Amino acid sequence: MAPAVIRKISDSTVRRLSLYLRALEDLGQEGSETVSSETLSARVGTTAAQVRKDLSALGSFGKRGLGYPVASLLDRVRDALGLDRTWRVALVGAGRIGSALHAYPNFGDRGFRIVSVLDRRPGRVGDVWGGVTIRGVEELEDVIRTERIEILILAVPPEAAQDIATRAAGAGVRGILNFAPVRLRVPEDVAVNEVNLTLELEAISHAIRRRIPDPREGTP
Amino acid sequence: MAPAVIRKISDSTVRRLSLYLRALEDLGQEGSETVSSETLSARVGTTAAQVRKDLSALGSFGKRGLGYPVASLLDRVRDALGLDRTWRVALVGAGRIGSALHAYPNFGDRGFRIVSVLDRRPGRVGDVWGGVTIRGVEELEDVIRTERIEILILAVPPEAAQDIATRAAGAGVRGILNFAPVRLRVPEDVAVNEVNLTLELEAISHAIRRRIPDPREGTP
DNA sequence: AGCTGTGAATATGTTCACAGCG
DNA sequence: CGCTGTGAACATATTCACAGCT
Repeated sequence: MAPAVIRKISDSTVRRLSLYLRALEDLGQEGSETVSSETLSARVGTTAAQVRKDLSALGSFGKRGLGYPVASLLDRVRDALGLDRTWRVALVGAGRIGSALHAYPNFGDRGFRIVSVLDRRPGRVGDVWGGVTIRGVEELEDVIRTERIEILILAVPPEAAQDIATRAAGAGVRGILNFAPVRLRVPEDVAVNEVNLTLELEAISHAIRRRIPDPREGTP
Repeated sequence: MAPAVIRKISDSTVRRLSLYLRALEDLGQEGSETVSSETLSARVGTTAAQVRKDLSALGSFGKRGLGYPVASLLDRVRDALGLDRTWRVALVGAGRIGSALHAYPNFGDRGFRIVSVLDRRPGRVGDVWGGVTIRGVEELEDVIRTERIEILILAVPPEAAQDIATRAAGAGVRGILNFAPVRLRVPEDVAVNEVNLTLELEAISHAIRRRIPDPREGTP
C-alpha cells in the first residue's frame, strides 16, 4: 500500500499541496466524497489545470468524469508532505514570537509536536509552558539527542541564530524553521525555511506603490 | 523628488531587494563605502549575476571596476520598496500572534507604524498596548478612516478573516498582511500577502522526507 | 457527457558570458 | 585590469488544449 512518491515534486507544488490539504479537510468535513480540479482550484485560488498538474505528481487516481475521491486524495497529499506521522519539534526562543508559536493550535493538528522549549535567559529557564519546562539553550545538543528532535523552530535574536543552527545541525536536527532575519548556513542535508516578517510587509509596501495612487494621498 | 520607477520589478526580485536592504544596512554599519555584486550575493545567499540583474531594475549606477556605492544603493532600494516614508498600520487581533507582531521591533525600524490595535473580544478592548488603546473590531471602518490606515495586519481566527478583509478594503485599506490560513478575496487594488506558518513547517517535513528516503518506500 | 492526465506552447525566472566603461 | 550591465541561452513554472477513460 501507499506507493512511494514517484516524481520529483517542485517547491511551488509542495506549497500548493499544503493549501489543497486544508481545502480537502474542509471538503471532507462538509461531506463531499469527491472533488473536481475546478472546485479545488477555486478554493485555494489557482487554476484547474494547475491542480491537475500538481496532483499528477502524486500518481494518477482521479476518476475521469467524476473528480478525485476526497478521502484518498487526503491520504496521498498527507503522505507527500510527510504528515503520515508526528514530528518531534523543539522551540528555541521563549520570547513573544516563541510564545505565539508554542500556542499555535494548527501545528499540533498537523502532527508537529513541540516537545521541548529552550531559552537563553536565566529568568525564563524553569518556567513551564503547557507542561513543558523551559531549559537553558546550553542544553541544546543534549535535548536534541535525548528528546530525538527532528525539527527546530528558531525564534531568537538574529545574532544568536547562526550559532544555534550550527549546533543543532551538528546534533542531528533535520530541519529548521527560522524566524530570525538572517540567512543560515547549514549542511546540505538540513532543510531550512526562512520566515521573514519584515520582508512580507515590504513586499506589500512595494505593491501599494506600484498600483494606482491612493486618492486620499495629499489630503491632510 | 519622487522616486522614478523605471522597470517592472518582479515579485522574486522585490523579495530579494528586501534581503539586499538588510545586508546593505549591515555593510554601511561596518563602514563599507562600496560593495561588489559578488560580496552582496554572498551575504544574502544568491549569485553575483542575480544581484546585478536585480539591481539593474533600479537603474544603472554601479561603478565598473569598483562596485556599487553603498549609501546611494541603500536609497534606491528603499525607494523601490516604498520605504522612503512611514506607513500607518492597524493590527486586528490582539491574541498571541498579534501581541508578538505588535512588539516586533523590525517593523518600526522600517517605517511601519502600528497606530491602532483592534480585537473582537470585549475583555481585550480597553487594554493599552504600548500607548495604543485596543478598540472593538466593530470600529474598524471608523479607525481606518480617522487614523488614515493604509496597511492592515490580520491576526484573527480564520473564520473571521474574510469579513474583516472585505470591510477593510471597503474602508480604503491598500494592503493586508494575513496570518489566518485562508485565501482572502479582495478587490484587485488591495495588495495581499499571506503568511502561512503551518505551510512552512509542512514544506520542511516534505524536504526531510525527500532527502533520506524512508526505507519502507523502496518498493517499485 | 464530464472530467482527468499530459504533451506542447507559452511565460517567467535564472545563469552564462562577454562587451565596455571606469 | 575589475567589475557592471545586459542580451542570449537555459531552466522552471504555468497555461492551453485535447485525447482518452468512466
